[in-house]
Amino acid sequence: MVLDPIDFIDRVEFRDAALLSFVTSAIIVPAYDTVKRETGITRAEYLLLLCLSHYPALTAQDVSRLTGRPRNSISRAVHRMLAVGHLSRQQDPSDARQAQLTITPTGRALHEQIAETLRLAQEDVLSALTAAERETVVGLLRKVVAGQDPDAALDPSLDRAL
Amino acid sequence: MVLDPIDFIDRVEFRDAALLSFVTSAIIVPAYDTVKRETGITRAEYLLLLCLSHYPALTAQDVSRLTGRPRNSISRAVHRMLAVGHLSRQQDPSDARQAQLTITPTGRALHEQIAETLRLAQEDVLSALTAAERETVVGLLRKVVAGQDPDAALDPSLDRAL
DNA sequence: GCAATATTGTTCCACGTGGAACAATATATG
DNA sequence: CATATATTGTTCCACGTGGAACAATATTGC
Repeated sequence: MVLDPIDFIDRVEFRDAALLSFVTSAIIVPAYDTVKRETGITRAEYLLLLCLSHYPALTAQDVSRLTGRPRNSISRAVHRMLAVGHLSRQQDPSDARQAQLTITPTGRALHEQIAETLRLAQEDVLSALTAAERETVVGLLRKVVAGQDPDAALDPSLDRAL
Repeated sequence: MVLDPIDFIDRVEFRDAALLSFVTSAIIVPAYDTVKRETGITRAEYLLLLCLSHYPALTAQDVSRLTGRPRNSISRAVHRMLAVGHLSRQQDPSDARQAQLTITPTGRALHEQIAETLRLAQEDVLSALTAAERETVVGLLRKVVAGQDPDAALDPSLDRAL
């Protein structure tokens, strides 16, 4: 009996989603495992660094909305990253509830290392396509993203896989 | 300041992976949340039913290899699904270590319900594409899958997202 | 200005997960 | 035939996760 996951995907009732999922996982899962092994960083922590390295300052709530992760996960990540000096926090004088978070140089360096791991994994998997083919896929994926219900689009966000 | 997850994806260092991940999550995450809420079924349990509804009989080890999930997760899922009568188990007379697992009619019905939820979510998200565009994407994704290192291909398998 | 409501960040808890060690059985090696 | 090694399935445990309730602060409506 054949027991090949790839053959199996072809028989699944929602084959297109399974294909998308397979390719995504082929990039993300090994890369993330590498990151976790090499740096001990958690998914939530890495999403936090990712966000902060692309914005000058954010509140924990901002990061939660941007990543689609619950606030308590972000809260934990903030405390751990603060403890190891990868980010700094300063109270917002105009609103005592919230604090502005900023990434430090060591945090940025860590983010760059992680991003490089992800980028390499991406190139490794997508190298099966020509440049033109890859552009086609990206263009169509963009179209899918643009076609989502704006309200719903905020929900999946960067959740889970990224 | 703009705080749109979709804009953010465009600025990420590994944008193509982020796009893939976003689209995959847009299908999988809400659908899976629905399944969990409506049926109380776990991801591992659902993967188990999925496998067993496509093969006449499998061992727990087979399911583990097919889904990429560790054996203990499958073991738990088997016990729960046995308890609720969604599958049956019979010892293999030629090998006392393993047992053949078979899905029952109620298990199959549950699988069909779950598959329908996934299929609807897939159509909902991918309806942004024309039939021709969708075929293009599927063809290119297939090419990516085919281009993977056969050894590595077994590893990501259906892990995490599906 | 005051009460009702919303928002931010935190703590608590229950759950699913996967690594590691394990017992039972099968296979390989001499 | 005997011993070493591999495989199957299970139990145990430590970890990351996210929902819910919460205190502190801000905003809204009257």
